[in-house]
Amino acid sequence: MVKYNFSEIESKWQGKWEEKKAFKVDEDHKKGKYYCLEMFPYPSGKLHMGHVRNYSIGDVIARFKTMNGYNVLHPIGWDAFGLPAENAAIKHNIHPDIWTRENVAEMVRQLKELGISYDWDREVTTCLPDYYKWTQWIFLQFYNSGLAYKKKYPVNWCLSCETVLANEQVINDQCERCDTIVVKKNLDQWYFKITDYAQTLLEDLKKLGGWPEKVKTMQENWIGKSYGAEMKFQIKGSDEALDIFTTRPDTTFGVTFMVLAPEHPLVSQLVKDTKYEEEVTTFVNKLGRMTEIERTASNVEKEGIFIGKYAINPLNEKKIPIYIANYVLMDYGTGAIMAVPGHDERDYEFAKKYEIDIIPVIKPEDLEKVEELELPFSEPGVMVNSGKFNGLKNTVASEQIIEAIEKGKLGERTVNFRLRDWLISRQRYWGTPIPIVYCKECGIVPVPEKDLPVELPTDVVFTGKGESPLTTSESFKNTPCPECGAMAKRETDTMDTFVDSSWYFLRYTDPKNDDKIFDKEKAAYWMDVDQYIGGVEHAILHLLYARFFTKVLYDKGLSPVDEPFKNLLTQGMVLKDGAKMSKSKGNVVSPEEIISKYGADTARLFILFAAPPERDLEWSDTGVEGSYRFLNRVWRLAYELKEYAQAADNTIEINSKEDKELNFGINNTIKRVTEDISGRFNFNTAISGIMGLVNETYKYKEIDKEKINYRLITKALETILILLSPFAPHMTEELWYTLGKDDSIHKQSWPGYDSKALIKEEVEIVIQVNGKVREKIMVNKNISKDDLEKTALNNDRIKAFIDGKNIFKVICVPGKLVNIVAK
RNA sequence: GCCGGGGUGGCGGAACUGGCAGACGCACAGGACUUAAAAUCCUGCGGUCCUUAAAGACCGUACCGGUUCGAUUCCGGUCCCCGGCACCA
Repeated sequence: MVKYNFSEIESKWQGKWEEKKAFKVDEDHKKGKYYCLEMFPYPSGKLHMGHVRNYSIGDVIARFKTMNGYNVLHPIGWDAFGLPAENAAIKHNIHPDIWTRENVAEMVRQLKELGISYDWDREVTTCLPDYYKWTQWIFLQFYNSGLAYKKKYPVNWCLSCETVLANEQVINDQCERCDTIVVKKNLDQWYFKITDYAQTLLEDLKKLGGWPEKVKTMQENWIGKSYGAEMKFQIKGSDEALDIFTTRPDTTFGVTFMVLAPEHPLVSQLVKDTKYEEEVTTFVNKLGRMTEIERTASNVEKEGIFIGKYAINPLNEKKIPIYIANYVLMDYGTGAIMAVPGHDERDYEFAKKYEIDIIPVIKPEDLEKVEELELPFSEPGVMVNSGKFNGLKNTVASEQIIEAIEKGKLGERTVNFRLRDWLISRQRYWGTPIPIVYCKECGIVPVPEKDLPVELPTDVVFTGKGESPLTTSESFKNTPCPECGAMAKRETDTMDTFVDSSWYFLRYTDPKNDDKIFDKEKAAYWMDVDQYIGGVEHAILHLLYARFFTKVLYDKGLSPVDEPFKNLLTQGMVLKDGAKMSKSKGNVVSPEEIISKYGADTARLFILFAAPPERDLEWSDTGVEGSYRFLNRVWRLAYELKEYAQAADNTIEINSKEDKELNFGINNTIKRVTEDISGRFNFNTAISGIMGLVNETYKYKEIDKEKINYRLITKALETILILLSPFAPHMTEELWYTLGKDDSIHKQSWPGYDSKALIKEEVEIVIQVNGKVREKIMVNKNISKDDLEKTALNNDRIKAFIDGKNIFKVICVPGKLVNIVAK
């Protein structure tokens, strides 16, 4: 017998697939299309186990769909801009471009070594001018319709990366990338107006039936919609009014103070030339020096001061003091609140500390004395202390109060979103240049489309300090104004790399187009992505931005769809010893090591077998060996049967009991594996099903030599190979040819099952007495209910259990069980 | 606090519509083959009890309760773990 020499077999078939471009696809309107996409990687240089898991999942789906007759688009590319390349430049004095290209080459090699079925002709690389030209082009479309704008605003600044970050990239006051503390800095930066799409992004989550609930909830929380009203509170002795946002208009009669965010623009104006000015300024400066967390974490004690002014409650004309305090954020709502200590925990805490009045305005319906109400009270109830609204349910009062203030032009019903605009400027070199020129005469001038791409210069100095390295390139920085021709300055910031990855799935549909971002017809054929696969860490960042881009491009008539990803699978992490694999923990298992020891087929098989895809996977060295053992078992089975292999068509005669059992096993396994892959992506149970059939086939082989039905056992073997082929593409291909076939196993149709083979003449029936299993019997599948009941009651063992008892009831479930209730 | 997911053998996990809990694999133990080892094959493998043995009894899916002939599955309550959001007005 030939030994299972995986490394020889794998490189042989990889070579042939590459040579033939086995996975290249074009639009084919005769076939149904299927777009299978894994999140493209950052070219860090080496694949890790998370990649192996991601691409193995995608590859099984792609190969399975192909065998089911779909025209499958399965592309790969490189999210190739980003900080590590620039850090390498600073540290090792290697140009980011060279560093990145070398890494890409290395990772391409590794992906090919895994045998993933990509259409390599569609590879896209975001750092190449033929790609980022179109990223810049999109920027211009955004700019022209007011969706890209510049503003000066306090932004998140990472002290280590020395660049600004989007809100989405700040986690607990730390940089998402390097965990360094993030501080606020007032800078003039470019933004994308994602808030214009807040409502649609929220609403359309409903369309995403194929997305995990968890991801949708995370996006929903992030967008953070709340319903309420904006109200004007006139400032006493001033023409100014305070705009506030509240979700509880019903509590307006309980307002006993107002609070402004310390950065609120009215603050300095209101205290100017008053005795409060000095104290207020000191307080504001103190808070300004703190990070957001230090200032606003919910466990930080509330702190504030009175600023010497009063506002008028529009509903009852009451005079109420105005404070500034740390717990009110400029970023949310209007940056000012009406404080209702009776019904809001935060306001209550503040009022207690500074001895401000507390007036309850809602009480539980069954509570007689308001004085006994425990404050703050935030449950529904009926109105008190609220003038003409007294006695109403608070929900009703809320509506009526909104109507009243709308009528009196004191405010209006409104909604508020937590989502902020997307800050895309980065003070870095290795990113897509922002195609903007600043002219003394003409102001902000977009680079004309015909001048794209604005290419990254090579004459830059990487110091890792201060401003964007692009400022060190004279050739880049100085350019004639596209409008007046006078010398002007280029924008030297580059775009957030999340911009690059927000549209790459569209480019795959037409990756080489030099004239257009992509051909609309081609995009219409392939989009949307039928299955998207990636880590849950992108639940908010990438997946929200990509949805946003798709919607903008859809509104501009460019994208054929308004949601990019129909179905989303978020794979779990690969763990070792209970923790995520990482260099610092020293628990990394490298794919290369596994591939050289056991081969790619084993690596793929194990990683899909060890856990369902969406769950975290605990790496197990002995588990890998188990998968390797299984492949060897299949290998030996094929070689043992090879010389007996006979035509395994549909005319096989099934006679003996053993034949029937094996035939049942074959068909049942086809059914199960098909359902496990297509319906639920439960590759682990699909593989265990195939293992079961292998075990059965081995058993069948051990029966009397004369009784073996060689055509049937050949069919069992072929079925095993075909079902296994998406998981272990190299070994199954090798064995397929070994059996004398003349066409690739990957071109075979996915087998159907014969439902007749799944009907058993005899079925096992469980007999229970009072719900406990007492006996199992074999009966004819067509046995009548009455006969089944009689058989059960006459069974000797059952008789012993019901002897001397009264039978109350007999439940008969045909084909399954009989339950006798006796006392 | 709000939202989402979860809790099943020594371990990874299975049980799809309320019907045999623990498929498949790992680990472990015993055996066969071998001078020996590796590889391979066979057997056992939730707990407690009982029996010379064959067999059998009881308990068991985080915990408490409910519905049901029957609950890992449905309902109510409790505890714990993971993830997201959070002084968001």
